[in-house]
Amino acid sequence: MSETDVHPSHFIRDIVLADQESGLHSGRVQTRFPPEPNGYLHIGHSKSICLNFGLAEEFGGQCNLRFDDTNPEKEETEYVEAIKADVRWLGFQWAKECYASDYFQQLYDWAEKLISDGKAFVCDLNAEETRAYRGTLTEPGRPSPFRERSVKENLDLFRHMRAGEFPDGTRTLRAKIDMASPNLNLRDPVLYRIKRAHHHRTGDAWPIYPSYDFTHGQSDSLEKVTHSICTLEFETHRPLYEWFIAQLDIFPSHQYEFARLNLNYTVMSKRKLLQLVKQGVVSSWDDPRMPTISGARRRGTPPLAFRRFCETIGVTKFNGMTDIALFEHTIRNTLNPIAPRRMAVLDPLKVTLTNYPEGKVEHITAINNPEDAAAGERQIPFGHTLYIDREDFLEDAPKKFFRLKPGGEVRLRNAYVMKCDEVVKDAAGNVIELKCTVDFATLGANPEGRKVKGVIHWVSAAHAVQAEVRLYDRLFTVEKPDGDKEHDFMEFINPDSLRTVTACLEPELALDAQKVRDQISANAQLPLREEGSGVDSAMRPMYSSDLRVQFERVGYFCLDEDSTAEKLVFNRTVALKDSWAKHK
RNA sequence: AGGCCCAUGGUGUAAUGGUAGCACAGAGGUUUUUGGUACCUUUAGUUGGGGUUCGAGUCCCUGUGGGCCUGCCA
Repeated sequence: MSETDVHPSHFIRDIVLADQESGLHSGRVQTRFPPEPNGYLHIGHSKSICLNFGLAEEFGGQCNLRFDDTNPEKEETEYVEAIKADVRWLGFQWAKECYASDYFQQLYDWAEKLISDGKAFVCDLNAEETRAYRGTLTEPGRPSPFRERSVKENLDLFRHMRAGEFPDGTRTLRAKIDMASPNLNLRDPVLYRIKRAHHHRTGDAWPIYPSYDFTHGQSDSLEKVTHSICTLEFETHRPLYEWFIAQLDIFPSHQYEFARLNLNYTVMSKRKLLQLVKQGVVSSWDDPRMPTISGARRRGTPPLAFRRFCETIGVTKFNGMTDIALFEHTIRNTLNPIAPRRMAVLDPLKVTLTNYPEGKVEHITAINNPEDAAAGERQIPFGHTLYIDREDFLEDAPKKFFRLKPGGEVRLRNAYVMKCDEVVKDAAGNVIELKCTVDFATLGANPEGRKVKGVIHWVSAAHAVQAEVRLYDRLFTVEKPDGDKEHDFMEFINPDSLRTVTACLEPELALDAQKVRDQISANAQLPLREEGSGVDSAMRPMYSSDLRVQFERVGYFCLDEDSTAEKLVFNRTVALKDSWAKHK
């Protein structure tokens, strides 16, 4: 059974199931994924995406994509587009594309209703004073001196706020709840603030903007959301969420909270990710080292790996730390059955076959994927001069090293058994070439009377295609980069998170790349980096990263979008497991 | 500290009040023209203390530890 088919039970799934069985809302299930368009989506968001969209899918319901855009100062259209592309790339399709800003008028009307009902008031305290009146964790707050204004005066003032007649920050609309509540969110929370900022959708139509608390629950309610699933930090906001719905007597959406995903060796906060981009530590939001969805996509991570990973980590209220190794395992596991095998030499060392005729070329048949017979075969040219990986030769090899050594034999993957006769060095003593001989009786056959354990990959020098290969590693050197009070997370940047090499590839990879280019240009309206408009998720655009291969014995790689007809660029998605590395 | 929430191997999780299981990581092995994959074996766990019960990871009390809340952010 594949990992995707498994839907382990968790408390939220249990709740949805029980609600559906009891006939709540006639069994209808409506969820939503509510990002704020103030940054790119990261792997933590993918947990929420898989949960919300996955539950809707599983229970025959729908999931909306809703942009929580109530703070114009931080939100941009660029982020909206990136978020949509990421959700689609993960393979999900939203029922409706919504914006909290579409509800601004309704929200405003509801605010007037609360005022009319004596449940909200205009407060003239500034931010600092409001804080002082709020009290502390252990002391109750004091009522605002403006709390007892008349309904008429409140209504009048609020309308003037809306008309843009007061300076920013001079007044707020607040709910009248309980200044003594041990839950600080209930101490007369702010519903509206005056903020003359240009909004990415409503432009300058509004000088006042509703707060998250006054927006989120009502937005859910308007969309008839049955299960509003959010992260743990909103737990203490739930009473407020319910209060507004009760006062307004609107559709009773309910909020459920789960623990957000924490991954080691990375940072997840949008602020810190922005900092990495702004300070040039990474090239962009979609730098393959970023934990963003776009970064993972560019790195070659298949979307299915995200879905499987999110099923694997489960959903609980426990705030833990997931090992990145689990994600990497999921990526390998997902790629193994589908990634065609190719040979690529990352650190070329010249090998001359002294007993192989110069100018002769054989085309050797190789299996594309031992895990998938349907993947077929390909031809690989073999000739007098080869490249092998420098790593696969050792002059003074330890006992357990069963790759190439002087006088030793090794199997050339898919080809002959080869013996190292002579080591050629330069004046400085560096090995620059190996002179070897092949055993012609060993093509597709085991050698007579001896066992050759080592197998190494190779590329024919005459046919090798050069490419830039980017070897990515984790961005941070410590498990919790932002968990140190003394040191800033920027101090833990891994200096070797990117290593770029010029590799020699078997020519088939140039053909592979050409096919991808052809497919992408055949769909010219779907550019590489941007989402085409009007494309549903089933027809998502093709990305260069959709060419995912395994460089045998090395790792999984994908074609990078920086590739051109003249120059190929590959990214390492994840290395293969290497049990030899532990011996060293 | 006031309130709310949480606690199962190193990590992430599962277990109508009834044999503590799975995955990752670690160790060992089999197979292998990838030191990959697959398969097998193995190390390791219910936060402490009380109670209820024939029986408690599960229910109750209490301690300890952790998270969140004092934005006109979300």
